[in-house]
Amino acid sequence: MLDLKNLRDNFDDIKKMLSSRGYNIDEDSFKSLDKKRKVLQVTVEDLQADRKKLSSEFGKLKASGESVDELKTIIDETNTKLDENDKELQSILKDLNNLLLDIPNIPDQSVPNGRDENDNVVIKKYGSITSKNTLDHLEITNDIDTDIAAKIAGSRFSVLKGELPKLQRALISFMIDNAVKNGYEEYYVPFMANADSLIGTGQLPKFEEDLFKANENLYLIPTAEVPLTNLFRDEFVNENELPIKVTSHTPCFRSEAGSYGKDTRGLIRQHQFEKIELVQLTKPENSMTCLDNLLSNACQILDLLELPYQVIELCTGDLGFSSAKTFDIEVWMPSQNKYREISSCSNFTDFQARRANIKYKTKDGNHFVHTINGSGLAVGRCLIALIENNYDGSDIIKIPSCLEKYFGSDQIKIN
RNA sequence: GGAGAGUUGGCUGAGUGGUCGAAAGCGCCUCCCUGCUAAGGAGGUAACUGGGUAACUGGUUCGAGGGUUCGAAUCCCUCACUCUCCGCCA
Repeated sequence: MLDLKNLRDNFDDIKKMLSSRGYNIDEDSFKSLDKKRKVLQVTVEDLQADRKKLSSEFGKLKASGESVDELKTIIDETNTKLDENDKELQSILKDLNNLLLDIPNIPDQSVPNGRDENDNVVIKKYGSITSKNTLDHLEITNDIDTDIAAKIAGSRFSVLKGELPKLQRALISFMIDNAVKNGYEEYYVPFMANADSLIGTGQLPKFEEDLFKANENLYLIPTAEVPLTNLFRDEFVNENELPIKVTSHTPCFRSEAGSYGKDTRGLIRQHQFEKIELVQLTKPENSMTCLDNLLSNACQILDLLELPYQVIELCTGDLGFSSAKTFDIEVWMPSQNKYREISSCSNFTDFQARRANIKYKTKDGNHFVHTINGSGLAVGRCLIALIENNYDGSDIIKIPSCLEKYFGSDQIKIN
């Protein structure tokens, strides 16, 4: 959520910055709503002040035993006027708030200008592509079974068998341990979240169709970003504890509405997948440095797994709703002969903190923290990258040395 | 599922329908004392938001939403959540 005051004061600048990411703010409706708001609010507050004074006079008169009839008439009139104006004000405030909840974050100055994903900028490529494999993960192993998962649940689910469940656990443990080494505190969190939490991190109200709804007020989490960030919702955090770094492994649930026909094969796009999430709360002045730090924490996983990848910076037009700046990490997928997203690391500046009301106190007042998060990493995609990049072409998948102590072997032999 | 208790500032916790945004304590800030630290003393310290160039000055908020009333933290109703006990259960 943007700062309303800031939007009012710097409307033209903000409008311009938002249009760089493809969002056109409705200038007429915003300005006319805010104008009405101002008039009504002043009226209502004046009437409230009147009522306060009159009521206390009423009390005094009554206490001294004098007649209150005349005063009561005046009060009744005031109250009637107040009711009328207040109703109108409330409805305008609601509209204004809905309009505000709908506006995406302002891109950081440093974000390259662009229209869509084609204008994203490759920052750096890491590792060398050595795999000559062209088979995809379903062709390499039979232990990823999407047919049987379809029987249990439907499309976009999978069952892992053989050595793969263990390999997935190994990846999870390895990633969490690595995050902890990098100073993140591990949490176990609910896999469902209420509407307030999802509004806090920006999934609601705009993107409800992307979520699985469990009941009236509970949704399955699409990422651990939701519970981890909402640990701090409506809290003041200690200034001297910043940056706060937290992590969690959770399954993630996404309805993938709107992606029909896209990535239908294999593990690449599932309704349910495992992910390790990294979240930082920082002071505003440090948030870009912290984003770099978080990005390097995520990259380190792929370095250690010895998988080739590239880091790209999203252009203004491809930024997510809540993000001011985003780097995607893309891992090499031999079967697709291209890089695919495996992590998205973003600085949300105060956008989420404002929605979730996460602040810290200093001598000169209260400030919203900045929030930064990213995957460290998406486990399902990591699993298939590992399988496809490390397949020797006949019957062996090599396990990188960093996983050996978790997996207990340096290879998987395919039956 | 049954029975009961509760939800008040950064935290703990008082609170009589008007003088309550709210006692007290903790914490925090400023100052005094002190060679330093600790202790002690004085004062200050809720959030959100409007108007105003400013000085300043309004309003809202005691879990949420309704209601009663001239006036609600306080009375009534509904809901959410938390806790305790009993039952059931991984």
